Parts: sequence; structure tokens; C-alpha cells
Amino acid sequence: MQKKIKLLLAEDDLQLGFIIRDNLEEAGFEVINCPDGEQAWEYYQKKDPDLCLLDVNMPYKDGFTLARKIRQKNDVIPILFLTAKSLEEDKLKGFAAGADDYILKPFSMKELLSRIQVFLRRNKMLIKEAPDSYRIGNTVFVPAEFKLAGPDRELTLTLREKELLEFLCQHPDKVLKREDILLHVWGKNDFFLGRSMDVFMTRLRKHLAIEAGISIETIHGIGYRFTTV
Amino acid sequence: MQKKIKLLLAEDDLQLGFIIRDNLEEAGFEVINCPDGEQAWEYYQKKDPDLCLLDVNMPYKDGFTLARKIRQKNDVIPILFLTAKSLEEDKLKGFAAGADDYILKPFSMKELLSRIQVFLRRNKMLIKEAPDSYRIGNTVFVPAEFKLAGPDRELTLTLREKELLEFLCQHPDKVLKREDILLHVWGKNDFFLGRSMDVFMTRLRKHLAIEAGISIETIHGIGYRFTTV
DNA sequence: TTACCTGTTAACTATCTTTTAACCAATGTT
DNA sequence: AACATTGGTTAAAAGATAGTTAACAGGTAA
Repeated sequence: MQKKIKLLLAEDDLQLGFIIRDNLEEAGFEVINCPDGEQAWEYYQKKDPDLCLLDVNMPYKDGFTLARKIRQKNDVIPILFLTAKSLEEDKLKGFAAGADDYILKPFSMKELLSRIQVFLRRNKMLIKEAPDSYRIGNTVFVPAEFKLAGPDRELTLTLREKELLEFLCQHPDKVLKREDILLHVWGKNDFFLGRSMDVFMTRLRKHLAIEAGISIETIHGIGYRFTTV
Repeated sequence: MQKKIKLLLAEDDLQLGFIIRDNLEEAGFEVINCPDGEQAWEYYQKKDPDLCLLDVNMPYKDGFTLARKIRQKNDVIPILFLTAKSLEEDKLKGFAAGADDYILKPFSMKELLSRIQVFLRRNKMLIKEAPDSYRIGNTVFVPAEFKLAGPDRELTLTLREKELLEFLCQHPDKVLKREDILLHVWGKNDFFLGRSMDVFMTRLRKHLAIEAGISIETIHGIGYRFTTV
């Protein structure tokens, strides 16, 4: 699984915030939703998001102030304001604070998404969607179905088997660091999970043993490389 | 094109209302969005909607009052309450006012859509028409009649049995996630409904045990796959 | 009321997945 | 070569998930 793009959403209306977040997640983003500017600033520093959506009117630290603070640290991250006011004055104030765009409430999700895409594209961070099946020698792997099917067999993978194999398929012929695999498939990296991964590598190798020319190669001390013919 | 299904949405929070409407329209519904109960009542009479989504807290005429008024005129139209309060008292009051379901804010659009679909299906107003019978081995399943009939037997399914089996029949050979089944058949996804589903799976399996080659396969940790020969 | 019928909850059991542990093999370093 | 580190393999332990049966609650009909 490719690393998701992180959005920082600062919106004090909880219900609205939830539903915006829900829609954005549905669209494939990772969303950090903060109810006020103070928390948003905290999470900004902690999570290092790729794009910010800031409500202008928030308790504890309004959108303008927050934007200025973020701009001080990072002068390329796209900052989009969400606001109910259509005052020209506010708009100017917003751009002065470092905003890249200014979206009026109420907005449609379609509109929000397309504006987000514009800025991500500008920053070369477009999401590329994953193919829904991979050919591995004579075997076909369909992640959505947890299925690995060859001419003489068909088997259903478990969750981890599938996620791991999918990650390998997404990066053929590349050396994948143990750490990166762990972070992507397990979400964190510690010693025991590393050993767990070793077990799963053994399993995947068994599953793919039939396929000549396919290999999960060990790069000692570094990680693995998955090669298909 | 088939005539769109009309939803009456009464929501006083304009921003939230707009985005809910946007999502519902995206899903193919026609939506009438009213900011208060007074207007909602007006539009109810004028537009004759197929389903109502009412916010409980509204100026000029609260959701309960409105629901009662609508129920007086029409005792079949599905009425779903949207509310931030989780008070049991409110819930009872809601059902007493004639509500069919009670959706807590914040909710995900996925959940809202599923619950709407459940009630539309129940009222035979589904958007996409489904085949009116399925052949499962030597057995014939007629959803509209809740009937499962084979050479040597004929039995009447209950509502949930029928909805569940119908959902399975609509997606043969696909891995259906537990969550999706729950959202489609029950309208929401929580732990206990999940256990309820397990019970129904057992029942369906018993009903179909006669049929060799038919199986409801468990994909552990994910969901189920229904396969016919 | 009583007697069902349906769907949910509960309790117990069975099964499957993942992690942990133990031991061994390979690699790299001194 | 001796040692330490890293990874491979297998099996058992732990944990999570699902199957099954029965009791229960709420509603409906006789």
C-alpha cells in the first residue's frame, strides 16, 4: 500500500468536521481532524501533513494566526481556508497570512476535492491508484479478493499475507527496507514484529514456490527485493 | 432514466445540510433541503417525498412535532431522525412520534446511505431493479415472496434471512466485508449486530445445507464469499 | 391474556491468525 | 577460524474471530 497523503483539517464544528473527514477518507486521504487551532498546531508539528484545510473561525487560535505560524515553518505546504464569510477583506487577510486558496462554505465535496487535487498536483503529490490485480508468473493475485490463483490451485490469503504481498507487488525490483515494510504493513516497527515478518516471508515464499523465476530475495541487513520475470 | 427518489432533508445547520445534500445528490437522489420545520412541512405537502430525514433540533417546528404531523398524513413513509443527542428519552420520544430509525450525529455518509437504502428496499422503492428470483443449485429463491423452494421442500424466510440471502445472491463469488454486509442489511455496523449476523449465517447455511456445491465461505477477519456451482 | 414469531444477546466452544519462542543456517567481521 | 549478527524455519502459545445453541425481549396475532 502506498503511503497515504496526510491532510490536516481544522474545523470547530464537530458534525461538519466529521462528515468532511469521512468524505476525504473515502477519497483515499489520511485525515487529522482538529477542533481548534491550538490542537491543529500541535498536530501540525507532530504529524507533518501534506496539505492544510483551516477553518477561519476557531476558538483558541483562529485560522489566520495558525496559517501564519505554519507558513513560518514551511513555505511550500498548501494552505486552504474554509470560511463562511465572503468578505473581500477577509480574503485579502487570508492570502496575506499565507493561504493558497479560499473556499467558501457551504461547498460541495466535489469542489473541495478538486481544489485539493490542484494543489497536490502542483506539488507533485498526486495519488496514484493501485491496480486491482497482479500477474506473478502463471499466478494471478487479486488483493481485493485475497486470492492467489494459478492453473492448478487457488488459495485465499490471510490479511497480513495479502497486505505484504501487495506491498511487494507495488514495488517490484526495488530494494525494500525492513523498516519500510514493517511501517506499511504493520504500521510500526519493533523487534518482534520484525520476526513476525520473517515468518510471513517464509509463507509467501512457500506460496510462490511453484513459480520459477519469481523470487523474494534477501538483502542481508537491509531488506528484500521482489522480482518477477 | 427512472424518476429519482425524493428525500426531504430538514437540517438547520446550513453548512452541514449543504454537504449532506451534496452527498445524497451524488448518490442519485433528489434532495429538498429545508432549514426549519415550518418550511419542511410546507415542502412535504408540496413535493410528496419518498423518505424524510429530520433533524431533531430545529427552529419553528422541532423534528418530533414535524414527524407526528407527517405520520398523520402518511403512515408508511420512512422517517429517519438525525440527532446529536444520545438520550434514551429522546429516542423513545422519537419512535413515539413515528420515527423508523434514529441516526446519531456525527454519522458517516456510508452509514446514512445504507440506512436509507434499507428503508427504501423495505418499501420496495429500490433504485436499481434486482432480478426477482435466483437459482441456487436445485433451489429457487424468490426474494419478493420470502420464499426458498426446492424439489422436496418449501420454506418462508424471515425478513433478515431474506435480506441477507438476497445480498449474497447479488454478489456471488465476491468477498463481502462484514462491515459492508452489516451496512447493507442492517444499516449500521456495531459489535452486537455483527454477532447477530453470525447467527443468521448459521441459519442460512442450514437452509442451504441440502445443496451440494453451494457454500458460504468464511474469510476470517474479513467477511464471507458466497459461491454457487 | 396467552401463545407464538422474530431478531438480539449471551454463553460456551471451535477454529483460525498472528505472535512469540526456540533452534538452526547464513552472512559478515575481527 | 571464531564470533556476533541477521534471517529462515518450525512449532507452540496467545489472541482474536466465528460457529452454535439456547435464552431472552419485544412485538403481533389468536
